[in-house]
Amino acid sequence: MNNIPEKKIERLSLYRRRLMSESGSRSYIFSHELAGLTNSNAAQVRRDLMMIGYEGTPKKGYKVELLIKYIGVFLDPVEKQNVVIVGAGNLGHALLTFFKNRQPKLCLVAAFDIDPVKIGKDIGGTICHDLADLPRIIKEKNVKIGVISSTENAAAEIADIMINAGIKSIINFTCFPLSAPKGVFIEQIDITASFEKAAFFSKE
Amino acid sequence: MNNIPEKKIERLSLYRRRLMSESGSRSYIFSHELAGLTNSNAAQVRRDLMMIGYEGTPKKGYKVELLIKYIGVFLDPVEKQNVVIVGAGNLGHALLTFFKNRQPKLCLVAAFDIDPVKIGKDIGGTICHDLADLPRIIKEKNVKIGVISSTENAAAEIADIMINAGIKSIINFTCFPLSAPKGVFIEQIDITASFEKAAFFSKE
DNA sequence: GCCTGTGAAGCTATTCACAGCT
DNA sequence: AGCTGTGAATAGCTTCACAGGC
Repeated sequence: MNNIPEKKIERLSLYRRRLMSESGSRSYIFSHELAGLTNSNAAQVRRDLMMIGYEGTPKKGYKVELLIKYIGVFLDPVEKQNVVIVGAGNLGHALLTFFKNRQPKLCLVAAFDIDPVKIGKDIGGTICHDLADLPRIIKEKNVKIGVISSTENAAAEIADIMINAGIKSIINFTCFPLSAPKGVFIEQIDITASFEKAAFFSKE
Repeated sequence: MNNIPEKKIERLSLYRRRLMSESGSRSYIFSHELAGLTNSNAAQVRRDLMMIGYEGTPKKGYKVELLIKYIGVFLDPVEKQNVVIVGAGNLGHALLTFFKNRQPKLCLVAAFDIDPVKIGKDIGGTICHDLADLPRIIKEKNVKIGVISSTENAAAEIADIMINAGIKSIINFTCFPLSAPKGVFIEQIDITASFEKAAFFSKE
């Protein structure tokens, strides 16, 4: 993508969530403590925080509340981002409800499917639309993030539609490996590969 | 874990799935073609295949059917592996059905939850048991792979139970970062982090 | 000529280790 | 004394580039 590595972003996201759990019980935290909470190590934590420009104080460590804020300034979009999900099967349904509870800065505006039985219905609090309306709604609502939880063989076509309509980030739960032009971010979550990995490593 | 890198395993898993799609229409494939199908590059593909000990022939490339077999010998467990899922909420449900259709070498033997409403019910073709029975069933059925799709705060405890009962690989869909003793593999699928990454990179 | 297999180079990410601060 | 910030070292991964084979 660009020069900021994905892994650092993932870790920052995790740091913030652990910090939020801690924020009730303490006001300062050391790099080695945060490392302990996130299965990382102190040097890694310090490097990551260095990147976002927050400085701790030696001896006292990092101020929890302030660090959460700094991570937010770095990570979060300035205003709420709209999101669409394509594919309202079992996984899509799970994602729809997952979303409703937990993402303060992301707003799920529509789901899509090709199944006439689902179109028009409310699924986990979101209306399911006809896939044909995808480009129009992306443009109307200025959607920048798209989730694909359809069948594998539809993924490439859906991604094309999304990208042409202006989407900048795609989270693809399909095992079809999408490629994207510069400036579009693809997050591939390949559950099948994860299971095969688990099977492989369980052999010892 | 050990000296075989996870990324290579993921790619091999993907190669195999692409090869299986191709196997109807061609009998040989070049490294650059397989790379094209998997968003990789030719050198990477050749290196990965080198590791599993399959040799192609210059000019003709790799024999598709045979390569699929070799990847299978390398990746797959010798006999079917039993799997359990803990947490039968929306995501758990989606995983249960995902499973039933697609994993030939993995056999889902039981689901678990603490919700009395779910216990005893059939969810997507699998019986949901009381969490209290988890260690017994893991041992009885010699389960080596566990999936955690519970709430975040239960994850650590469930992982402990699993590991003590003999599970060797855990796929954790909770955003709580599990740590594991040597010899136990943890696959962390942090959907929240993925969404935060998508949001971050959609800013450009 | 056009492929594979692979040593070597290049690049990225992580960890070490220590100066400097409080 | 015990922390942070960070240059330097290390480790790990990817890509280059070319010898060797069909």
